Amino acid sequence: MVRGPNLRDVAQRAGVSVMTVSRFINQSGYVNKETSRRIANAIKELQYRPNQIAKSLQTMKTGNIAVLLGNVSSPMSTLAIKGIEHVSFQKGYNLLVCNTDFSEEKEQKYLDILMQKQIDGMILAPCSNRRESLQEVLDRGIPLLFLDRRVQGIPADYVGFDFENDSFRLTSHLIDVGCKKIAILCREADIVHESPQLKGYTRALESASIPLDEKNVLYCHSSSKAGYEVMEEAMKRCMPDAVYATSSVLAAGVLRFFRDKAIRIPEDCLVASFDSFGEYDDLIRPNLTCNEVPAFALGISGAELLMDRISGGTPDTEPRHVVFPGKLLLRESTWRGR
Amino acid sequence: MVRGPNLRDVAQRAGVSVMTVSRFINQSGYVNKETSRRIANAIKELQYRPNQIAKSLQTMKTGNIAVLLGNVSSPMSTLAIKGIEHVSFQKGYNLLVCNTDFSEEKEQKYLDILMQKQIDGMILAPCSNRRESLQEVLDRGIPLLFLDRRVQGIPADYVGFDFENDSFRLTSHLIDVGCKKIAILCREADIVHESPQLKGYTRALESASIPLDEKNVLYCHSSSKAGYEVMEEAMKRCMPDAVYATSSVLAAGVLRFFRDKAIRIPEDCLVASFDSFGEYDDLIRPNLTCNEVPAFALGISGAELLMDRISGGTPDTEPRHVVFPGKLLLRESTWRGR
DNA sequence: CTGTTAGCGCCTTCAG
DNA sequence: CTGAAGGCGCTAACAG
Repeated sequence: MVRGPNLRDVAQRAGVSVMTVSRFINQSGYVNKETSRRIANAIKELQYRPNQIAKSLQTMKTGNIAVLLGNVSSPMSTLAIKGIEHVSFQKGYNLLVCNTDFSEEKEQKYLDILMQKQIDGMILAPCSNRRESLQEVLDRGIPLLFLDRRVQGIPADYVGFDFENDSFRLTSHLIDVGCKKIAILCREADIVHESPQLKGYTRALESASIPLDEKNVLYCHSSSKAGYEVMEEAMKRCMPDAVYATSSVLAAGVLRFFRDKAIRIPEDCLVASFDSFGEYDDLIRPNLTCNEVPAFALGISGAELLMDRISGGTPDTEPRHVVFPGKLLLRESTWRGR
Repeated sequence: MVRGPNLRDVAQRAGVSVMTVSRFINQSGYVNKETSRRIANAIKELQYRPNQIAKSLQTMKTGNIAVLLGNVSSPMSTLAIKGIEHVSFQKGYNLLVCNTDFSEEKEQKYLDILMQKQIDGMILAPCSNRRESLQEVLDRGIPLLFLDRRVQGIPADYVGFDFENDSFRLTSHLIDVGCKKIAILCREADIVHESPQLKGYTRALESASIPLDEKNVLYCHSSSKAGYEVMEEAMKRCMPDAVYATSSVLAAGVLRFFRDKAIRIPEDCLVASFDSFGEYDDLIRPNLTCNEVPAFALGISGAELLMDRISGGTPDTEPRHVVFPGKLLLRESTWRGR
């Protein structure tokens, strides 16, 4: 709103030219000791602050990076964001946090706006397969990093969990303890990415020669409420041995539904979740068998990869993929022992 | 990085002047139907996108608002952020999310950077009492809204919970069920704000003619780990009847400590938390007696107040304060019945 | 309805 | 070591 002092004001006050002040501030080029002192004074007296907007117009760098996630308040997202923020702040970047709601439309809208705002880098958990907008990001030379999911055909760095293998392991565990009818609860949003968790699940069934029953593959919007409702619907038809939720948000819905219907875990039905509930996971009952995945580390690592690209540390090399395997936690929700 | 087409390119291609294109895009002023068509074509062919930076330099508006919180991954923060994002997106604003770590230094650093970046508004949960930087925010005409906490002497809007009253009610409940030695666990960060929760606690003790024992007032950094450690330390001295954590983050530490030491809740000691664990609160065991506070609504409301200020809806009126009372949930962690 | 002029605040380039 | 000129992409304020 209000105009602050600018370089010219400082220059006048210090009795030098604008350029000298600019050099002083950015430490580019030599400035006489005495002149420096006068400039420093003028800056302090006027409470001068450089105008980052004007600087950005010139340099084409904003010092902002964007993070687009499906649900910024999910247990995993919040930890990832915190990791990303940690690295960004340290490197002098600010974070534009965007919640796509797993909506392709909202994602596109955000991409559009962000292109206009000239971000220096982007971390994206895509919820669509459209390549156009992303290609434009790359064309503009904006470093892009996929987190959690990726879009085929877009050469960009990637950090994620070991979805398929961890899912295979988890499903195998359910099979090992005697389950035959294992319902898997997937996000609709993952359909476009051919859910790697579903692949791991399928592979595990195959390994155990259990035929895949399409009726056990459930899809719903990524919310606890939707998980609840789709379980309600599915349970009307038949009761599975076990329910495997591909995310803790969905697992919450399952737990609530079971609680409301007095379905006992694990006596009546086992429950497992692909990932944990994050920071408060250990306090939740029943304790879910799940993969403990390092979401904070994922954020850190992702941000570091991105920073590296931004600073031109590794220009034009092949996209790098970093996968964080989870740790399988076997807990009461799948204990068959009585 | 890469320069895209600009207004001049579009203008040339459409055979008109730069200003006409500008008018067309911003829908300011009249543009001939036929001319409009040609411009629209040119824009499409060139894949033109307005440069928000340049626009900002001119208009002094960036379309960005900043949110500074102590811990962006706390259950309450994530919900508030989601609410804020919801409103901001709708109104065409982007969100710069800043995690201050409850550090005055980091907060100051962020304020400094944000001043240079020219945000259109700021939502702040302050963790210091320094007025200088905030006065500068106001002086620059940047709408400021305090969330959760506020700084004395800075006239700005505020949204928060009903800390003192809800705290009074919660403490009174603990007294009602027979507790005499009630330990209260506060954030160090709240010292500068004269923790309203502590005030409510003190008032409740007074009402019941229970003398305040300084040894029952515990302070620690706002993290679950710190809560754990300070409990460990305090318990060495004496065992209270009840522990009242002023935030769920601290309550988590208490729960973990009690679990590790096999201290039973509520048989050996009652536990209560000022606020809930947010989205997954109902799944946590033991279920904590706490205030259910509407964090999402807080975010919505805060963002709306801010938007209103930004758009000049209510210029220069008195600061507005909106307080959201919580709903007291009496749960197993304070049931004395056997 | 359209164009011209003059910046927004800063940095790059080239002369001193 | 310092300064002057020019422009980044856009828009406000006037002219036509």
